[in-house]
Amino acid sequence: MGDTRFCEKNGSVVFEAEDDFDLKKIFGCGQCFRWNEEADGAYSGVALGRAARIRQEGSSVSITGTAEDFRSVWSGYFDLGRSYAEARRALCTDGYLKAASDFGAGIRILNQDRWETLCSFILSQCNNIPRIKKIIEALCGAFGAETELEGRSFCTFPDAGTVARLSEAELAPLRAGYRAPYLLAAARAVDSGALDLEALARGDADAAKRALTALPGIGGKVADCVLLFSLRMPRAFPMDVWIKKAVAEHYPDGLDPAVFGDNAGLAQQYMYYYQREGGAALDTCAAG
DNA sequence: AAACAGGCCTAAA
DNA sequence: TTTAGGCCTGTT
Repeated sequence: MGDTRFCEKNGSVVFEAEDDFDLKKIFGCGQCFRWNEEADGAYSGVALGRAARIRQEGSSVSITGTAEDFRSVWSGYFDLGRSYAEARRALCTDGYLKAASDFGAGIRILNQDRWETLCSFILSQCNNIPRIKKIIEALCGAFGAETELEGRSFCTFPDAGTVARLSEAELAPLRAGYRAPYLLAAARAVDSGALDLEALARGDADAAKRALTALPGIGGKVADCVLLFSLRMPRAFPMDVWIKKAVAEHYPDGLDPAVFGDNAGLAQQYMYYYQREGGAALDTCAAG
């Protein structure tokens, strides 16, 4: 899908997804927090500074915005230049991974705003998804910029400079708990230039991970999420509790993500999604 | 009511 | 190098 063809009409861009593309899975596999499903099945949210509404019907996808928005923003955001179907085939290295990647077919790894991703995963630690989303929305609502789409109001994610100049007292209403000082420290590091996320994206993964974990409240898992979801480092393999569970169940002798090469991060997404959603689906089948 | 939630930090072996 | 306990807060 490197040169995805599309057409623009009525303020939206419509394209045919020839490669893996399933909005429900893309937004539901835990990599992002600001897209919400609406009553009609479309998703609305804010990413990379702009609000959008996205709808998928079969392989047809429409995104609000101009052709220029699509080319310069959404195409990269949805990683349309990479063939996920091909990556998925390469990941059929064992029965478990084949099942997980079949189940997760349609997932794509988003290329998200680096600063937003850093904040989001700082806030994610030892927390559940509804609450993570709530805190992020509160942060955006209080300190982001208001923007409008189809008559509705949305808020962008506040930039690092804005957050850097906040006090802990101003952050208190977010109820982020012990994560708040971590957020401030990250904001101040980015704002001062001590942490240059753009530069990290141009360097190697080990250096990026070292720089990130040097900050307070950022350990290996959060750093790997930043690498994978915003620095375009596809070999990053965030080890969270779900993945640890999956590894314990299916790889009793351990698992070295390096065997997956550039598909490691994607393998992690399939495993995560399968571990969280696959069991429930099977239970439902068994019960019904 | 007590435990737990997509970790991280510190102290102690 | 690995392990245990504490941490803000909200939910079950």
